[in-house]
Amino acid sequence: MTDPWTRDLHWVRPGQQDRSRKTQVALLEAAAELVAEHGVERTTVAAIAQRAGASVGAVYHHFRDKRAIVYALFDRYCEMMDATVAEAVDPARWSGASIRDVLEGYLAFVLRHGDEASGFRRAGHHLVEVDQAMRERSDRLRLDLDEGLERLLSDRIDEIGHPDPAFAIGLVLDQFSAMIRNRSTQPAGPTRMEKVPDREWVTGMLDSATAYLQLHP
Amino acid sequence: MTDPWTRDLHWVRPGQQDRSRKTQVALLEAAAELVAEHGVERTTVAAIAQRAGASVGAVYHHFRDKRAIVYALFDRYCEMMDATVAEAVDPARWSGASIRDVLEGYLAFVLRHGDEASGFRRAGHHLVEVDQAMRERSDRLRLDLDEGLERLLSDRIDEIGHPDPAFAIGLVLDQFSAMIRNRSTQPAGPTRMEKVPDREWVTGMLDSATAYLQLHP
DNA sequence: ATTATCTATAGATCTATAGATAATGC
DNA sequence: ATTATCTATAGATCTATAGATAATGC
Repeated sequence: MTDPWTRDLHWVRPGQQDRSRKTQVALLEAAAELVAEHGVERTTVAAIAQRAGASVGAVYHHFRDKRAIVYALFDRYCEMMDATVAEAVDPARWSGASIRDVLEGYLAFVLRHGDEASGFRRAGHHLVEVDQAMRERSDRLRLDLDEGLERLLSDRIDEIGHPDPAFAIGLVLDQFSAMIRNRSTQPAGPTRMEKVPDREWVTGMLDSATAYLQLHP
Repeated sequence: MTDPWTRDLHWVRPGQQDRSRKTQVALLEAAAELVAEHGVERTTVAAIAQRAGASVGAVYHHFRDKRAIVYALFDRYCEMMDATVAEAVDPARWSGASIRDVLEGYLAFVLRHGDEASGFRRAGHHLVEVDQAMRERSDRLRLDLDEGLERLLSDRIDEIGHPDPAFAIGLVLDQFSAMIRNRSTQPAGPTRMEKVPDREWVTGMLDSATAYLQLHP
């Protein structure tokens, strides 16, 4: 029987005892917290073990190496988000809604999920620079959300008065992603809107999109 | 005579020979390149020395420690940007210009300086998380640009039809910063606009601002 | 009997220094 | 005579492993 470690470098040992599964969960949880706080490179294997109440040896029983831990974290994050995103952009969910409704729902969605995702994103950011497959998966996740959203808007193209609706939709969606990124997950520094409450910020964003797209009511 | 190293931990030894100054410039140049490529933590002192054609010992003759090198890089970047920003938002430069002109100039400015700054920004990003003083300096640089811009727009408030001009200006400037960040310095992933040429992207941004601010021509 | 964990440590990597050697400019 | 540089290495830190010990469930 081939050693599973040699088959897949990202392998995570499937536990065969309850004890094992509990330890693995604790290790991943500890790793997620530490990586969110300090980033991948400044998180040591010893620190992960300690926070999980385990030993360094236990870590290497469960994961091939340090990188495999981060892969596992990223995987977990992607799977969670895949499901959430698919549900959020389901057309059935939005029947009868206007473009403004859809955009408002989008903002509410990301403001809700942004905080819990920021730690994973930070882990992902490191990973994604190194590993091609991870970058592709990260991009795909983002694209799924964006394409779903684009489809919802394109289905409502007759609300749009802008002469080039496809271009205008693209610009607005990029504006939304960029603004969301700055507000919740990865702020780049102080912004003028940071003291404005969510409600007014959302209204401003929607007004801006409404004006540029020239939505008729 | 007090040892300068103990007075200021960020100290950079002032060279007294031509040879020394040349080495220091080469070291900083090498450090800037390596940090831009790999980030601070993955850049080793040995690699900096090698790329500069010097030895590890030479590095420590010029800088107290590794951190001091990064401080020096960041300092150099901030000083360069301070001067450039001050010139760019000088009201005299923009007399007779409309809001749309000012915003267009802003976009041209950052698109031009964004690329060369991205390496420093990356170095700064690491630093800024660790060091309070550096964070403040980084924030101040950004604020200087933003406040200068805000002043230019506020001076032209009569062009704005939006019922709350101050709020609208804030939102538009945040949108611009966020979009610029995604386009040039720190993209977060694929965007819809990335294949659109600069000219059309600029037009889109200006149209969006014009519509939201309700600028009268 | 098998699976999981722990302790102790080898090996790799990197920062920083000590001491010897070379270049500079008065 | 002073300043700058180099070589070699001590010391710190971290990853990963080896071998001993403990827990699990048939």
